[in-house]
Amino acid sequence: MVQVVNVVASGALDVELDLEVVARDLVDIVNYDPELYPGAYFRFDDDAPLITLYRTGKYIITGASSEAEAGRFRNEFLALLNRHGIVSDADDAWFTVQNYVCMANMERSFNLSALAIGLGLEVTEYEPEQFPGLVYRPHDHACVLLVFATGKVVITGAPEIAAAEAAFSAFRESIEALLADE
DNA sequence: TAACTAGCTTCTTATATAACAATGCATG
DNA sequence: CATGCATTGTTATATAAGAAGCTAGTTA
Repeated sequence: MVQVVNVVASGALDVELDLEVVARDLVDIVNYDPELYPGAYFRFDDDAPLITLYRTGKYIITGASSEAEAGRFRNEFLALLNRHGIVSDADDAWFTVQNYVCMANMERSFNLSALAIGLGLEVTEYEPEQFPGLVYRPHDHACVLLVFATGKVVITGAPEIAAAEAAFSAFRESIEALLADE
């Protein structure tokens, strides 16, 4: 099974915002430095997900560990903007999860050089001097898998959890097929 | 020369390596 | 008291995605 460790979602509010004003009204939770980056950062707690709001009303949520958590923070974010008269309920346009970052464990170790050949050099990248993980981009899946010698796997780029699970299942079957060949 | 495109900035998260800095402790 | 080794800690490396804005390069 794959475990979700990070969710990236984005949404839009149908209003143009003056981020200088928003940052001034919500000093305690907003961090805005237009010289550094055009987005205003909202953080409700030290280890809570980060919400980045833009001038156009679009925003992104990063660091949630489930879709439900991303949704809860979105609600809290909208309620806060409502209370301060920055937006109204009618301004809420859309909201979608864009990327699930998941973790899985094969419970066995790998020789990554051999694995790169087994999976196919055209779908793998393995340069241990640059990065210790093997990058696997299967043709039939939208996800990218990072495979480590310890057997741990990171699956990223999935727009839905099911896509990450399917990619991991397929990876597992490829491993079994490779073992059967020997 | 204008318009367009591409690539970088910011952030999050798991994963694992090396290289580095800084500190702790022991021995000469 | 100073030097050496060990341990701990931080940073870099790579992956995906969204967003706006800047720059650099290409093309008409």
